Amino acid sequence: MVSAMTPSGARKRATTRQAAGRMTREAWIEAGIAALIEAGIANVKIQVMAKTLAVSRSSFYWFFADLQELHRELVEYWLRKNTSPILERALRPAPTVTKAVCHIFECWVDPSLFDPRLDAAVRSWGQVDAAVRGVVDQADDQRVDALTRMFLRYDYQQPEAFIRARVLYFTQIGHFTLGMRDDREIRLRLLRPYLLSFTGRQASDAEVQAFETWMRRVQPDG
Amino acid sequence: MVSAMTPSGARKRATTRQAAGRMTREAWIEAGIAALIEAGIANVKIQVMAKTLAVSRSSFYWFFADLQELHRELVEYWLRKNTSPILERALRPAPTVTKAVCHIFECWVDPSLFDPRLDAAVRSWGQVDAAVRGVVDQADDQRVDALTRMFLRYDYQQPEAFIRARVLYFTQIGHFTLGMRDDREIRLRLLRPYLLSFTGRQASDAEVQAFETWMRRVQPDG
DNA sequence: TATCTTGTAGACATTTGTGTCCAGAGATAT
DNA sequence: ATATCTCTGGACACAAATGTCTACAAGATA
Repeated sequence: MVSAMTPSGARKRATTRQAAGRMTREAWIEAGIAALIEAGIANVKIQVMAKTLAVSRSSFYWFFADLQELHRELVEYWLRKNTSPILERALRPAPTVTKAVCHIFECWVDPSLFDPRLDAAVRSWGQVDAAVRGVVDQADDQRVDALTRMFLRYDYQQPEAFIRARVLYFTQIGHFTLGMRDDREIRLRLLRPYLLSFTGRQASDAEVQAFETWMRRVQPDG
Repeated sequence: MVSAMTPSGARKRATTRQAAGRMTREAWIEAGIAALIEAGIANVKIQVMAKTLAVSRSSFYWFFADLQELHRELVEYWLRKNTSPILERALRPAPTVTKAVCHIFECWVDPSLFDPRLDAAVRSWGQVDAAVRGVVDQADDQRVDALTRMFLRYDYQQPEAFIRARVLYFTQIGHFTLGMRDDREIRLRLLRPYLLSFTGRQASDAEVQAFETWMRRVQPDG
């Protein structure tokens, strides 16, 4: 599933471990996140994580009562990491809608603000597990709600603001679910028409320029 | 996972079986689809399907060499069922874009044309299995391509047509991935703003009326 | 140094799932 | 009626995963 590392290489990995190379609860959570992203919740298995971490399974049970306890941590992690940046940017003041939408776009471009693969993995999990599903739904409501309020600040009336929020948000979720990976240049070329579709208004050259500059700084490579 | 049926109830189920109550390849495929939708590919298991079908595991191996062979059939089924209705409707002639988009909407409303839960389940599978991922990507390209050509027939220029196709399609995928289940009345109320968002143009009253009538016929209950 | 805390390894029991083999039941054809 | 073709059940062997228990190693602390 992962790579074929030498044992020495495995020991050198940049995980969260204590001085003496012993495990921590956090290291197991990191391994869980990695497995969740790459292979789905059904393949987050103590046995295989133990193998890739080069440690015995028993270690796991020192930190967690059982798999479920790790699962709970994974959901927690996702909530902390992926929802707040969107809410924060939806509130940020801007002179025009197009500029405001650009602020939201930052989340989809900067991986440190939002991890699309993690989001997709948790969503898949939610399709199969009712409890997770509940948490995901709640987060989605929060996000769409924040975006609706954003549109309302720019002279859209109630139903249109809500629909535009949804279209903006769902498009992005669709994007990730479909695993789209356009490179930077394509995304920049598509910026204007996306802004037009989402807001129904033309973005100014200055706004487009500003976003382009920001994007080239955050993502220097293609 | 599924229901707690009596054995007699299980035998009476409306599955594809032969006269003497023996199994068929199709009955196993149906069971596989059901399991895929409800529990994800990782839980499409011969043992559990055998139990819910009230038949021995050995029966499975008469029809299939192994699990993989069933998996291939599941992907086939999905391709046959879910992609063609969209392509067909994208080609259908219409006097205006808004009307044309209404044709596409039919797929999202009529479950016999498109099964959103199946689509979502196959997508989740694709996140974990590279081969499936390839098939899904190809189908997505076909769908977006057909929609792009649709927009091009209504005076949109190349980049805008492509983006509008994407936004329309991704919004729907997002919708399903998020498991949205608005009822009929809400969807009708949202029809106009959706059409405006997707096309940038106002739909005529006649078009909206026509769609409403069609929807009330296809989906008489809420 | 002796002891306590923290964590690891390995053995064990159990469950769940896969795939193979073969005897034979039941329908169908001759 | 009997022979043949389809399909099923049950036994077997095996693999992968979970969770428990116990001895013990290695650092921190008294």
